Formats: sequence, structure tokens, C-alpha cells
Amino acid sequence: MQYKTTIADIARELNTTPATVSRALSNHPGISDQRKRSVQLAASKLNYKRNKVASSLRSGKTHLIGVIIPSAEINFFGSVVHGIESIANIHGYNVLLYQSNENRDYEEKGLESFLAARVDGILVSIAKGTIDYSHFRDIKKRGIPIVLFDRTNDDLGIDSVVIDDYKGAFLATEHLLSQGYTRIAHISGPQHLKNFYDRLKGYMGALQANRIEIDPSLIYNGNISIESGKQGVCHFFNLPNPPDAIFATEDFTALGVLSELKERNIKIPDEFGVVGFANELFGEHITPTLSTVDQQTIQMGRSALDLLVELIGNKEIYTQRQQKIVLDPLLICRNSSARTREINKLN
Amino acid sequence: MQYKTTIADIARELNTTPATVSRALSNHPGISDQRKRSVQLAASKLNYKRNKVASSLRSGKTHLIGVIIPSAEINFFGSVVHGIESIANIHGYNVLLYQSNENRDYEEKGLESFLAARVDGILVSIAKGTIDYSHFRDIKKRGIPIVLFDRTNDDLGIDSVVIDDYKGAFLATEHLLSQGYTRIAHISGPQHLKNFYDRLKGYMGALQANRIEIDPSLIYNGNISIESGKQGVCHFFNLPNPPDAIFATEDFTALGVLSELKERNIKIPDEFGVVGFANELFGEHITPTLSTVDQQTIQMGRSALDLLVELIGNKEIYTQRQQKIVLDPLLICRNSSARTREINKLN
DNA sequence: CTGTTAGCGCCTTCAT
DNA sequence: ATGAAGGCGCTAACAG
Repeated sequence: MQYKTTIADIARELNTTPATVSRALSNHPGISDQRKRSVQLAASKLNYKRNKVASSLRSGKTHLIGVIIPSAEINFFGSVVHGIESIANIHGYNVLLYQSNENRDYEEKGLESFLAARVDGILVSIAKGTIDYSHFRDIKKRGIPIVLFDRTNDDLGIDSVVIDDYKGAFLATEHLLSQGYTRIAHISGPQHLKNFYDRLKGYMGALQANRIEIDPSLIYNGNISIESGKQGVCHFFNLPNPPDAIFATEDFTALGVLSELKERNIKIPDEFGVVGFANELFGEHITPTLSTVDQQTIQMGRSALDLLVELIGNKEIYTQRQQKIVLDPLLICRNSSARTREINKLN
Repeated sequence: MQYKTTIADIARELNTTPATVSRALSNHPGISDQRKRSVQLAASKLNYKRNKVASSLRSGKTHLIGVIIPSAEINFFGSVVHGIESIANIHGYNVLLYQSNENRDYEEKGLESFLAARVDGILVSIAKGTIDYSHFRDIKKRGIPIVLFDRTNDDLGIDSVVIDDYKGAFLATEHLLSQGYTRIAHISGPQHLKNFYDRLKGYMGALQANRIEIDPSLIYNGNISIESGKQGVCHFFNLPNPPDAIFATEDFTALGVLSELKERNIKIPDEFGVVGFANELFGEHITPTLSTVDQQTIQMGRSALDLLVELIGNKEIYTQRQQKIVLDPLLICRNSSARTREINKLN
């Protein structure tokens, strides 16, 4: 019942040889058109489907791309995977998906199963729990094409695609300044993750660029949660001189900020401005709608895949240079920070 | 550089034969422990990694599961895939991901590429654009294990996993009644999709079970959007006798409802109750928090995979019966409908 | 307990 | 334009 039909079956049917059938099916030059047609016909009559496994074994190419993400449940990664799969498909690659669950051991297991599956290339967004990177070094040493995205590590000599967190934070902070807010605070995220570190730097950079002194009391160390947004607000309002705007390191923190501000009957955006980071889905549905920075998820997936395909097709360049693609973040102004009339109109 | 090491290399290293090495590596009974240890050692020394491609060709099992979803960008599917991949992994399967983009042609292409890849089994959530199901009949005829989830079709004789939309709608509607709302309206979704059809039926069923006459003017035909939620509210408030609660067929519609009600300064939940469906992420972050029905996404993924693994392991049952797993939806009461004190406390 | 042999389905020289 | 033959790496049946 199953597939069973092989090129040998077709060859027998047509009184020819497997070699000829193989050539006809791959549209080889030097096979008569008539042959090709008759082979096609017999193939579909017999429900033939090329056995990729055998083909891969022979050719050494599986046309598989292994993708490791922390979790498919996280919107951001779903979105990136969407971008990856769409383009992979166009290039004739299939996507093998693996979740690390933010755990280094799973991440390593994923890489190993990709090795066993003989994938043509690998895309990874590194797990939070990864401190020791030897498994990536191993891949690199084996010369298997690999590209990191979003959660990366520059010391491995592996190509990567990220968005410019510094710039995103810079834009967000400058936007608040442009809206006339004067004391701008920041609620940060875990600093051992480069993304959040860079956002803090971007915030500071924007202040410095505008000759505003950085006030350490206006930087609250959060942990990427609604709760830490609320706590940040409480902390800031206990200060002798509280801020009038907050740039939160990501949208859930910003959500907590909004919620605590509403609790305190503070008018947004008139009295207080808020900007988040990530452009989570809920941002445009809450009240007020949340200004934020878009991370270009789909584009990230596409770029990562394009880069990987380039590596696969041209392994010589693999060891020659480390390429790093930095995508531009996109500031999205919504009601939580749009104090001026013009911008309000835009939304 | 690449993988290259084969069992033959290990055999040569140890002055034995590939067969012995193969057996040692798969922990075959009837191989001395000493052999096993020496083989393990040599294998890791030579950076050996089993070539799954060759192994698959020989054994006929790829340990691959093909999964087709409309889009990884949609939260719901990301979540289901999370459930699928986690469990697949435990069973020793890898997940091949494919997106139909709600398009029948892509869906068929996905199935074909799965056939070519010789996956051991297939999971599909059917695309919106699929009207002709011949590609699924083909898979079924070939006897390849397949299970549908969420977007299913009962006429194909294919096993499936869904949640009970009727029951979810029933629960939501009864919940509103229990909160003392008396005229309950419904904003529906496209009726050619079974899920939304069933939710309408569930709404009607709950009313009938409580001997409440169904008033057709209280059923507004929406199209799954924030906009249609707003329009529904406008429609209802133009009635001579408007409702005091709405069960919306999904959360975005409910969001539109909330937003329009707030616009009209209607107090929620005191004057008006709202329940959505899907338990989208934003529901617990908006004001008021949105009551909704959870679709058990992760459980759905797990069940679908468990069922598939069962089919793979026992192909005889494949043709004998059509199994349909119906998961229980979970009512989530939040502030948009929690009028009584007790329930308010829970949240 | 281990070695020998053969073949999974395909593709690719080499030969005709 | 087509055939013949061998091998990708692994495993399983059959010996010993």
C-alpha cells in the first residue's frame, strides 16, 4: 500500500533502466522528450514519489534546515519561524524544528539530532540558560553552516542576524524627548543578556546625545515582567524628583507600568509617557495603545535564512569572515507617548 | 572536516567489522560489554555521529513527523506546535514544519514534500482555503498515519483532535446567565468554518437549556475582527430592547465589543457582561480583563501527537476505526463578566 | 559473541 | 540517447 514504487518499477514498466528513469525525472539534458513524457506518465500512474532519503544518502544533501528556538509558544519566535519557513520553502529546503525550552542541554541535544539528520544548515536563537558555548564551537569546527539570530554570541565567530537594540532604545528615548518629556526613566532587563544590555546603553546614549545627565536613580533593574513594571513605577514615585516618562525594556514591563500609572490616576500621555519594546500583539489593543519598537521578526527570519543559504552554497566563505546582519528597529508611536497633536492624528 | 566518520572507520580502528560496531552502538544484546565500551570510546574519539539518512533508508523509518499549520505567526498554532514538538521529542521523533498560509495549494505541496521525505506520520490543521480534500484522501489511501487537529473534516475518515466548541460556547453563555445577565447576544464568525458554526449552536443550546427563547435580532454576523465587535454593539444598541451581555465568538471581536462599550460609558461588568473565546494573550492585560474560553492548545498538540504515535505503532487500527478526541474547553472568568462578589475575588 | 553478505533507492561515472 | 555497475552508510539475516 505505502509508497513502494521505485524508479526500478517505472523502468520495468517501460522496458528501460533505472538510470534512464532517474535522468528523465530530473530533467537531464540528453534524454529524449518522448522518454521524459512517457516516464512522467508512468510515474504518476504508479503514484511514484521520489525517495528523498535514498536521494540524500547518495547525494550528501538533505535539503533540510535545522532551526532551534527557545519555544514556539513565544510569539516572537513563531513569527521569526514564519519568516524562515516561508523562504526556506522557496529555496527548496524543509525546516526541522527543535525547541530548547531555554535550556542548554536541550539545545545541545537539538544540535546533535541535527548532526545525525545531516541537515544542510542550522539556525539557532540561543537559550537563556546557555553559558557554556562548547556545543556551538563543535558545530563550527565541523564546518556545518550555521547562523545565529536574535540571541547571539559574537565571540564564537558565527554569522548572525540581530536587530539593533541599541538603536531601538535610542529611538524610543529620543522619541520621548521629542514629545517634550524631560525626566526619562528606564526599567531594564537582565543584563547578562546582550539585548537588554544594549537597550540600556541605547537609552543612556540618547540622553547623552541630548546632553542630559544620566541619573542612576532613574534606572530600575527589572526582570521582564508585568510585576517589575509596576515595581519600577513605585520605585520612581518614591523619589524626591520623579520622572515624567519611562522607556521600558520590553512590552510586558511597559504593560505593568501603564497599569500602575492608571492605578495612580496619572494621565497618559499628557502627564506621563511610556514606550515599550517588542511590538507584542496586545500593544495596539490596550488602553492607551502602547508605543513600542518593532523587532522586524519576519525580516529577521528571512535574512537569517538567506544568509544560511549563502553559506551552504559557498562553504569557502564560511571560514573567511564573520558576517553580522543588523536590522533596523522600527519605532511605533501610539497613544501612550504621543503627546503632540500631529502624532496623535497618525494613530 | 565534515562528519565523514562512519562505522567502517570505527571498525577499522578496532580491527573488527561494521556489523559489530553497529550492534554495539545500538546496544544490541549479545555484544560483550567490553566491546561496547571500546566502540563507544572510539566513536567519540572519532567524532562519530550516526547517519540517520542511511539508517532511515535501511530501516524504512525516518522518525520524522510532518506538521502542517496555516501559519507559525498565529499564536494559537505556535502554541499547539509547542505541545507537539515537546512530546515528539520524548518519543524520539523530529518535527518537520510546513506552513500552508491558509492556501490549499501550499497544503498539498506540504503533503507531497512529506511523502518524499518519507515521514513516519503527519499532523495537519486544515487551511481556510481548502474546499477540495482530495490531497488528504490520497494520504489516507496510501495508508500513511495522519491526524487532523483543530481545523478538521469528519468526512475524510481521518482521526482528529479538536476542542468542543459547542461546549465552550455553552459554558460561556451559561456563565453569563449565572451572573444574572438576562438578554444575552452573540456575535458570530464565518459559518462555513465548523468551529464558529458550533459556537453559535452552543450559544443557542445554552439559551434553550435555560428555556430562553432565541431572539434572531440578538445574533449578529461578524467576521472575526475588532471592527465587527464594535459594529455588533452598535447594531444591538439600535434595537428597541438591547441585550445586557454579549458572547463573542472570539477574543478580538470581544475586544471590539469592550472598546465600543467603553466609548458609550457603559459599566462593565455591572451593566453589561462580555465573554470572548480563545484566551488570547492580551485578554488578561486589558481593562477590564476579558473573560474567555481557553482552547487547551498545548494539550491539543500533545493529544494529536500521542494519537499519531499510536497509529504509527499499530497500523492495523488505522483503517479500523475513526477516532476523534474532543478536548474540554476551559471557561476563564475575568472581570468583563464577573458580576458576583465571589467570582470577582477569584481574580 | 562476532564476521559475512546483501540490499534499502537513488545517482553518477563510464561505456556504448 | 541509453545501459551497466558500483556505492552512499547502515542494518539484518545468516552463518559460524
